[in-house]
Amino acid sequence: MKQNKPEADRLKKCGLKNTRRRDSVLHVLEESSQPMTAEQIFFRLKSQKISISLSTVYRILDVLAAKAIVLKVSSAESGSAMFEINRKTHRHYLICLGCRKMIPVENCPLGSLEKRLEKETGFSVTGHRLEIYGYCSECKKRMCKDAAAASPKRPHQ
Amino acid sequence: MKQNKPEADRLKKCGLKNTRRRDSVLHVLEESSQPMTAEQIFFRLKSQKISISLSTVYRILDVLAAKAIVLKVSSAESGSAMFEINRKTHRHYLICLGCRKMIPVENCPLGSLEKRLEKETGFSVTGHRLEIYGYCSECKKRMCKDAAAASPKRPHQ
DNA sequence: GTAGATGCAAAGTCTTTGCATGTGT
DNA sequence: ACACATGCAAAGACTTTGCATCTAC
Repeated sequence: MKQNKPEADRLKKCGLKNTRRRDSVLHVLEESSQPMTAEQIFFRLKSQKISISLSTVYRILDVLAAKAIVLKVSSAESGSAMFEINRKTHRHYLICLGCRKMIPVENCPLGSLEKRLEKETGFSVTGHRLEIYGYCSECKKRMCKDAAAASPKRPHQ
Repeated sequence: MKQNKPEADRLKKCGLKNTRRRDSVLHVLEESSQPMTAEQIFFRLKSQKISISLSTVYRILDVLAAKAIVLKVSSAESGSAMFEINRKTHRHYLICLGCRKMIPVENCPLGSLEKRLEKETGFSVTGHRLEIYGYCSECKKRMCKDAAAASPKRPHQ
């Protein structure tokens, strides 16, 4: 009897073939508490002895993003696109400029602002992106040692 | 007597040589009500009969960004980095998914959220990025004709 | 005159694509 | 069996870099 993994179900529900690669990519993203780049996913899979090519990772992420199973949440500071599983819950991140860690923030305070803007401008809001930059407590500790020698990229504002 | 253009002053104040290219890039950005890509700046200059190479545009933008005279405000949806003059006023944008227009929003409601998060997480906030996606009134009109045939890229959430 | 700015071409990084082969249904 | 998924290599888009030349100071 075939064991129905949740990844497989999720793929089938969206009319996507259930393949080992898709399954695995989805699994890696589900395990991750943070968004990942295509390359990170690729190496994670490699370390799990799952052979896959980087272009396939990109193609799978495309398909999954088209079905909104994953979200492209590219932090604009990082050179490359980042992907996370779509957990349905609306989520934002604290992004550490020291270690690039992305810490989820539960709260989203933007609903009322958006309503006001729609009235004022005639614009129809379909979504938003909010990223908060700074340094996590660990990196702050490290900075005492390293001094402020290394100058990290500065985000907007 | 040398006419001191504001661009020239701005460069000198930051210890940067006042060159025709830097001057012009800065001027283009000052004239623009919206962030621009390096390529857009390049072509704007071309149309003004100012010869410059694209790599120089990038290099100038790097220098200016390092001095925080311009800000890299790359919308994560667009493939390429966007730059705007640093007007000092904290600003966010409504980004139209139809025509990529970026409409400034005057209000920033994030100060109190940031303070709360710093307390809760030990994270030091240095800045943030907020982009609101949707369709401007013009594109909404156009959509009635085109129907929902073309499916634009979907932003986060 | 000198440090730094610029142009050009080449290289680099991230991502997409074409085509032949492999695989799920 | 067939449509579609995958690997590989090549191409593409955007950006950076090396080096020779030019320019602001």
